[in-house]
Amino acid sequence: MHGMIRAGLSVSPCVSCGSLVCPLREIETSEPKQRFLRLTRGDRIETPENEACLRFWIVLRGTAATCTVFADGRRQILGLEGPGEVLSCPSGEIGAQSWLEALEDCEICEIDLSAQASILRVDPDFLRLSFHLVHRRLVRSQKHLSTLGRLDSLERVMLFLAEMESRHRAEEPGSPVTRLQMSREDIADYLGLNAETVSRLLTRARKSGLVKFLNRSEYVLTDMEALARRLPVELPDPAFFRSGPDRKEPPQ
Amino acid sequence: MHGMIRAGLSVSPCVSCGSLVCPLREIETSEPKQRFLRLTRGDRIETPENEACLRFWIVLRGTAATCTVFADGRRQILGLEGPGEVLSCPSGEIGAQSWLEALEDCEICEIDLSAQASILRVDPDFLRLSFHLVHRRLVRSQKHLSTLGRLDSLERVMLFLAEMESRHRAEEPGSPVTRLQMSREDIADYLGLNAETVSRLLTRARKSGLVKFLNRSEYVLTDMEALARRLPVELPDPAFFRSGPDRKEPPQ
DNA sequence: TCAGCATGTTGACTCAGATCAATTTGTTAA
DNA sequence: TTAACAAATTGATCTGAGTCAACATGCTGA
Repeated sequence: MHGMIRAGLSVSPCVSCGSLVCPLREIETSEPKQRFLRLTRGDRIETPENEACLRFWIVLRGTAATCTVFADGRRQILGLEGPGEVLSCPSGEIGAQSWLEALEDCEICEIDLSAQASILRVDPDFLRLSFHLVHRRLVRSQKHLSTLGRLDSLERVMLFLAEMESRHRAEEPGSPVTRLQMSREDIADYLGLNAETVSRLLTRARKSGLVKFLNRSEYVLTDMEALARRLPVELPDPAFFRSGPDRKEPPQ
Repeated sequence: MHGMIRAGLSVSPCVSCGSLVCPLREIETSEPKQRFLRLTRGDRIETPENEACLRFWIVLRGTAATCTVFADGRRQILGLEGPGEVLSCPSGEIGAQSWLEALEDCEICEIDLSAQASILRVDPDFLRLSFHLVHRRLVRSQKHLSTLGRLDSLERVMLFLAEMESRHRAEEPGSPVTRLQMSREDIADYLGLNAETVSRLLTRARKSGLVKFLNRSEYVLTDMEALARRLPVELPDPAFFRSGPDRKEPPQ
């Protein structure tokens, strides 16, 4: 119920898109039904339920999240969507019970391929790409699911910091400082905790010497080995967040 | 590390498979590389990491689960896989960190389509089916993720009972009694709780009159309205678990 | 520069769910 | 039929995370 979507036209094409996006771009050149959206914190992208559509959204800049709420208002962030992430409305990501929401100012490219539906229905490249995109999301969803099911709150927060650092390294391998462009409440809704707990645990992680905070939103992980030793899972690989094709080939 | 997979040959074809399975069956008739596995509680199906393969497993009878464990042994069940469920090894379901495990005696059909790889890579029907299968799993995974993130233990257990009842109704619309063919520990690992808590909450649900237990594993939900009123989410629709094609068409 | 507000931090307290231990129930095999 | 074992239940206790409230910090706009 926050804001409406504000669409702004951008001159430049998706410069920040990785190779994953290219196939989509190529496909829709025949009739470029593409627009650029500029969202500010709280803005949402929603689509009516069951609307059979062929729309894709690509995050170009900023951090967004796929969200759901329960009837009583409890919110859960299903996944964090950074630059390069491709979402499709029939992926279950964006629909009646879930939507894409900007956690900070975001730039998003919307591509509507409905006009090409009949061609795409039988285009193997497009179908393989679609499979690949949903598959990626399934793997991530399952990872996060086990995090919520079995890690305690400190572990969740430490893993989160490692994950964000890993994302950041994937995007800007140079700079050592990771910036958290989201509120404590957003972090809490992602990790299945509440904002006060997140705050307390960030303090705890800082005091134990694992993180150095430059200010409320910028940090450096000082001791990755120690962090890894405290977690029962492997730390996320930056390659996991890069938008290029995976090392593993999609199956077909 | 439980048991090994015991393969037994069955004479009958997949009689219990729904329409979802048919495309797969049709495809591999040219060279039927299919075998039937009989698993007993604890048996696993695992595949080596990164093995590019085109194998599918279809649950014919019994309840299985996709599982992961952390380094310290904590187990999380990612999803329950009942009759009609189709799993593919590159779906992230079955791989190095996760596997399929029988929670009770199961019958599973394994189909290897590697020989047809070159054809299937460009076959739109097959690709659409693959997309459809992974998409279904993504939607479920996200539902369960929000359950683990935001529902308290009583809500989780009640939703679980409703879910199992719904699955049961999808399979055998006649009989009113639902059977839980899995241990309290399995339920706990699915819901991110522990076995004692599950037991206590089942008792609580029974005492509050929402469930009637005939014995430890069979129950009837006596008051669906009351149950629905206590949960902040919609109760699962039996159609969701039927293995036939969804009402929503897959997007391509 | 400061007032006003949102966001974040910290403390005190509570309670849900985990842990550990003791029984009970049910199942399998002798 | 009973012995032996696994699974489930129940109880006592502890603790991690939520709640509520006070306070600090930082940002925005007058």
